[in-house]
Formats: sequence, C-alpha cells, structure tokens
Amino acid sequence: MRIMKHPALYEISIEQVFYALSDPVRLEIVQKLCMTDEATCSALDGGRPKSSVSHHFRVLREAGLVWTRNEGASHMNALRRAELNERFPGLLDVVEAAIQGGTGRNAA
Amino acid sequence: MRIMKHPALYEISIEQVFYALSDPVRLEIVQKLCMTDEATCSALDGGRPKSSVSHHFRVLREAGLVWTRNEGASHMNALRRAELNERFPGLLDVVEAAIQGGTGRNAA
DNA sequence: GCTATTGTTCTATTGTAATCGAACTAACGA
DNA sequence: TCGTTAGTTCGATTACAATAGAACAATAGC
Repeated sequence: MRIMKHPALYEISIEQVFYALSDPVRLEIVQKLCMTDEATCSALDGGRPKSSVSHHFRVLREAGLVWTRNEGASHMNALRRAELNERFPGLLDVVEAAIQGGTGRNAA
Repeated sequence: MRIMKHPALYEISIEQVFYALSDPVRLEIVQKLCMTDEATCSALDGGRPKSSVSHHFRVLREAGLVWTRNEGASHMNALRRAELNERFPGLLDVVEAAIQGGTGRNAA
C-alpha cells in the first residue's frame, strides 16, 4: 500500500499541532479518538465526503497527532498518545477536557 | 480611545485559541508574554511592520489570550493567565514548556 | 496648536487551506 | 476476474488569512 508519512517525535512542532487542532472537523476527530483508541476513517467522517476526510487525516498524521496503520482494506487510526504526552505533556488533557466544554459556552 | 474587544471567558473557544497559537509570530508573542507579564506592542514586534503586529495582537485579543489596556500612548498587553488557567487548565503550561523545546527538535 | 510616538484601520496583494467531485489504488470476497 | 468497499490523490473552486504600505487616531511634550 501507499507509504504513510508519520513524523518522528522530535520532528513534531507545537505550531503544527495547534494548527491541526484549530479546525473543528479535525478537533472532533481527535476528540473522538481520545475515547475510542482506534477507529477507521469512515467511522469518524461525520457524513463528510471521503476526499475531505482523507485530507484532514493527512493533516493530523503529518502534524504527528495520529498514527494510521493498515488493516486490510481499512485504515485504523489512533492517537499517538504516549508520544504526545512525552513531547507535550498536558496537551491531550486539554483537548480531552474541552470535549464537555464544547466550542462556545462553558459547561461549568 | 478605541474600544478593544475582549471576549468573556465563556466565549473563548479552544479552536480559536489553537488557531491563534498556530502562527509562529503569535506564538512567539505569547511565549514572551509568559515571561514578561506585561509589555507594549512595540516591545514584542520583533522588527515587524506595525500593521502586521497590530493584526496579530487583534487575533490574540479576540481569541481571548491577551488583554490589552491603555497606558498613555502605548498599549500594555498581558496574558489572561488566571482566566485561561480556569477555562483550559494546563494549556499555558504546554505553551510555556514549548519555549525551550523550540519548533523543531526536542530539547530533552 | 504643533509634532513625535504608538498603535489601529483601510486597502490591496499574495499565499494557503478547505471543500468536493472524479479518477485511481489496494484489499477482500464471490 | 469481477465487483465491492475503503481510502488516497488529482484538479478546480472558493474562502480566508498573512503581509505591509498609507492614512488615521490618541496621547504626551514642547
């Protein structure tokens, strides 16, 4: 299959990570992955066109947030949790905590 | 003077915050503010044109990251530290920790 | 009031990114 | 091998954002 670009831990920049997380579609994907460990692209597409979703997964992969492995005809995606926690401790906690908070009003 | 738009705490969205932090110029400004408490725009402009810097400060203000108050002809800018720590606990720690890490290689 | 300083707003230009249809590729099963 | 399913890549369109010069506004000092 095609070679998936997965940057090494030290290649990941915080700007790129922030950028990847600034898109609502991608943030949604990441937040779902916070709770599901592993999922196919289609399980996370939210009804959006394949090409759009594929684009967003690419951004997430290249930012170092998501690891994609091959599972037959499907692609299984997972957060690079341990690595991200090592490189940017606390970041995923912030993302996870924002799930309840939503994008606008505070849940508290 | 002109009215500065400063969103209330509950109006701040994590996407907007991430977006604001994804620009190298703005991240640099925020990281400098992490260490200086308060500073004028010109103290943080890095030699860039006034209009560009003013634009970036606007984005930071509207994202809820920075509070600007009037000090004579100058504007004093400060991180909305306490508020951000309440709304997104740990976020500023990540930003601060990334100062040494730089954007590329890991400092560890 | 005049002038310098500080920063904002306006306007235009340029570059980049989101979106999505369509064609393509890979794996699986009948 | 043919069709199906899953996802990527290509190409075009559209929208947004960074940059920066120029004009403007607000303040301080003379």
